[in-house]
Amino acid sequence: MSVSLRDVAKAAKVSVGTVSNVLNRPEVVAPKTLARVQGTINDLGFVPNGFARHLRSGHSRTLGLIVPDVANPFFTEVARGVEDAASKRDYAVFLCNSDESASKEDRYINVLIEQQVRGVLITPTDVKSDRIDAMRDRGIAVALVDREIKGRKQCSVSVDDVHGGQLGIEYLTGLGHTEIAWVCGPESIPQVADRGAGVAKAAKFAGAKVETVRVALMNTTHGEDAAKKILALQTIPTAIFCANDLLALGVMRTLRENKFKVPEQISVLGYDDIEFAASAAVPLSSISQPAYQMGVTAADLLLNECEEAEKHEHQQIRFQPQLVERASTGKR
Amino acid sequence: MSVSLRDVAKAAKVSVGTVSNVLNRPEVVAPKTLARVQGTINDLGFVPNGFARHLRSGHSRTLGLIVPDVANPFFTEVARGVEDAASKRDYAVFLCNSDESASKEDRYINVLIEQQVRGVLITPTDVKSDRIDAMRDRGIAVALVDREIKGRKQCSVSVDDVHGGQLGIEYLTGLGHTEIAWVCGPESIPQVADRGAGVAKAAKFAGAKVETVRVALMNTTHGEDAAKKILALQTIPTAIFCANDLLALGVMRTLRENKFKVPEQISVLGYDDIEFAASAAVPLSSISQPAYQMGVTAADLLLNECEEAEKHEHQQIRFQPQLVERASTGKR
DNA sequence: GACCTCGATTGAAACGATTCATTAACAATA
DNA sequence: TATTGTTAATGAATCGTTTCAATCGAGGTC
Repeated sequence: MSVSLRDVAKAAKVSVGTVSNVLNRPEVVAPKTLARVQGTINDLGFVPNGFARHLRSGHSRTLGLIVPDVANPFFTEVARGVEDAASKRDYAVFLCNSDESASKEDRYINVLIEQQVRGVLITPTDVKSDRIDAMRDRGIAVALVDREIKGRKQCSVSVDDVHGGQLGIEYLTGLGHTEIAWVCGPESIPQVADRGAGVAKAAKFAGAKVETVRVALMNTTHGEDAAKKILALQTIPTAIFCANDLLALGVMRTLRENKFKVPEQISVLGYDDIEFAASAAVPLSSISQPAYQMGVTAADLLLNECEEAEKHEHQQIRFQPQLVERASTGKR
Repeated sequence: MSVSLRDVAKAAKVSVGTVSNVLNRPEVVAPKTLARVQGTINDLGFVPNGFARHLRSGHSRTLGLIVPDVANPFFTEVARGVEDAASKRDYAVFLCNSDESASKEDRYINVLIEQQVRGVLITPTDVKSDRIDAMRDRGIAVALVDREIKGRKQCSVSVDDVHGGQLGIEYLTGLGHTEIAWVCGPESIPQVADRGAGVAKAAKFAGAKVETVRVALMNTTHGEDAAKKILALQTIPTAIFCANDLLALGVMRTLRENKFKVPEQISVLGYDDIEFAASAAVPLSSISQPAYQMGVTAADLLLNECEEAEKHEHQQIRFQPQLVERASTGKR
């Protein structure tokens, strides 16, 4: 059915070794032979079988990227960065969606090991790193995206989430807000925990009262739920800080439905600064992270490790978040 | 370095054949042996090498999905559908972003052939189907998403784009608009061509004048450019119909910046009905397509073909688009 | 005890590439 | 002519699985 290297060899009247050389080290084969074999390859429409190819050599030219939510534009932006950087070095990227579930993450890690990817970029759903160690033990390079794990056993590209949380609260308290709701996902998500820590720290310092509203998933639908909970509170806060923009968009949707004016009655602050934040009903103020840049950087670090493992030194690169002020926040 | 099946066999004191059976046909091995071998597998943390595994059997349990734009929520929604359906049948999905470029599409097709994927779901960038034929010749099942090609050589899941275009114009002319701008990407994109055909047909029927504004890429940034072009027109239209929501969001952004009121001065209608359409500055009216459902359906068709190739019959499933009315459109 | 059955296990061949030690062919040099 | 060197091509071994014909061994039957 499929044309094999042996078929090409037979048709071109050379040995299999020579065909292999044509493919991988064209400089060692005589120009005339080279041309002839290449001709045959084209004629037969031969594409090498990646399985067999990398079975022997032990590794492929593919990377895995595991993100917690493909529907979140922040991560597609990261993915674009990864893909562009990988493309440039002739690697292909397996994009996997863990949906914030450890079991799905596990499944994909297994698939990636099976596919013998050269390296994996991952935003792990939790801090336990056995699975990550398992990959490294198998000789798969691993780099963390948007997350750092103590111990410097791998490269990582992250954003200072604690600082991001602080930044948000400092900004809101600076506007005079003292009753603030913090809408976030489960504490087990490291980003949530860190941003929450920053929130708590800054709130304590400024003497503001923060009510935490926790939802299971950080998407718009759950943002709507969170807003309903907030509106049912004894004292309704004057500002809502959300752990990502999707939550914030959901929150704003519900506020609007309930005729609450943003920012006149309630200020809303997001996190991530996704592209849609700017076109929202009320353009969303947000904490911005360099998503694309993070993707590029992470892919480059990972590929450096893949291609020169011995002299590679793990790096922990940390970006700083930035406040982007738009219309959804205002003075108390 | 990596644990092989042979290592497991040695440790469990059985033959390699038995270990293989434990993995693939557990029913033929004695319960006691089964348990012992499974124990050893866990202890050693053995994961089968996908390359070697599928080298022999000839095919993998992976699918490829090639979309023209991962940053477009419409396609991530399709991707979620594909992934969920594939997961359920224990397949993993390689998500590839062709960026609307034929050469990138080509590259990914080659990668997917090399990786020996079982099947490919693709929204092809143009109608020429040699590349698709090439995959089929190699025994890779192919199904088209959001696109149909004459000839019924493969399954496809599409939406009636001509009808969608008509629907939009009928709605706008029904509101009294007679000067309409049609903002779209290059004619080479089949969706654009079809929707455009529907637009032209309906406009002719209703006696409306349609000005086509073409941009290179269908994202928000290019939507902003389109709006600038429109505002520079001799007579500014009273309605703008965009070939997707990203364009529409960009258009609305620029209109707002130039103090044009939507819908009072200009109505804006989008296409795709992405989630963010509802939270936009002015909630966007749009032509809705069942993205998630399309993904699920396409994956199911493809997997049916993979798993029972002989008795498989190609199906062309076509969904109907629907108008979703929100705040961005109004009477002339 | 000899003969069958049948389920469980074995071990070698095969998949399609890469790798590398070996050989072949030819040219240059002594 | 004999020797050495250089470059090109060969083909068998190898990677880690699956597959399948062959073998083993425990019961059951006569």
